[in-house]
Amino acid sequence: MPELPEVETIVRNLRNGHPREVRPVNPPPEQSARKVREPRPDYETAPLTSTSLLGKTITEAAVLWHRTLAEPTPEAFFPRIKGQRVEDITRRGKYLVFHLSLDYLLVHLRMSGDMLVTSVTEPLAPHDRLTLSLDDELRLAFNDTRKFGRVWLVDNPETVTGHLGPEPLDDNFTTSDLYALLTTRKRQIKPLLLDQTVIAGLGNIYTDESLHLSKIHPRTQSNTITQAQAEALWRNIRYVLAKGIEQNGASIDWVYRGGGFQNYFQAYGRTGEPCYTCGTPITRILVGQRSTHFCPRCQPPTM
DNA sequence: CACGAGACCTGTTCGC
DNA sequence: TGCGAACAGGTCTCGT
Repeated sequence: MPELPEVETIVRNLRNGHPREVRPVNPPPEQSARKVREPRPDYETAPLTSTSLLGKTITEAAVLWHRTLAEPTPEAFFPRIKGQRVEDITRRGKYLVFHLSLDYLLVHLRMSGDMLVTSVTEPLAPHDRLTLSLDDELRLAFNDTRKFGRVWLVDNPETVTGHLGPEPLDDNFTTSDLYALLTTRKRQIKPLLLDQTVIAGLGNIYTDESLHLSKIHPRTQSNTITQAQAEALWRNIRYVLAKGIEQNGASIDWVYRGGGFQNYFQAYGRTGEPCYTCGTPITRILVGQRSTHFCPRCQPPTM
């Protein structure tokens, strides 16, 4: 679920101590706001705090669902993490990276994960899978309904993130880098963009939005992309990711409240609704087993 | 190498 | 209203 902008938002909140605010956003003109539901009851007992975790020391740890902890073993986890201080919190692709005194704690949220900061005096939320207690009675909980998420405690973060492709928002990620990534492979472009070893951070939403803005059909063979198309795609990938971050991510259903990017969707989730450019209904197809939304007129298949 | 199917999980929404 | 099917922001592994 969470893609690069959602992970970046969570990282910034944990690092800077700003709660994700649930506030109205200004929908772009002539675009209808998408529904955002009320918070789920279990979240109401788990209020977000505005406290930064930087400088806090870990005093307790609990693994509530054993498969959540990828490394090390649950028995080795607490003795090793106990007493380590949170020096920094960063992001690599869709991974959260906690820089501790001696080790790195990496978290991947997969489809339904979230990081909740509460007081240790609060009851656990229904889907808390791993919790850390820190100074000042703080609790950091990895909450993950579907149990797909994973946590690693390692001395070298590269052992977990080493397989990832470049960061699309990096200054040194250029349009010719993207062109090379596409043309040196012969794959459908959408699954290629979703492949984290090729480029890190894109998921289903931001891929559909990028391809739509770039007027590229999601099944286009990557090696047939022109230089001009690659340039447009490079610009639009960076645009939607930056816009997503600016909007604190996208909030759909009950996940990631506070985001506003759902109000800017042009393709994702708009099946049957008119394309903002040409009025043709947005179509949903399956590409690489993923739900894919596009405009059949603006994004024609390349023959 | 590229791609599809199935697995991993729980919860909500859809369609009859 | 009820109930099973379909679907969900991700990734991994296996077989062709």
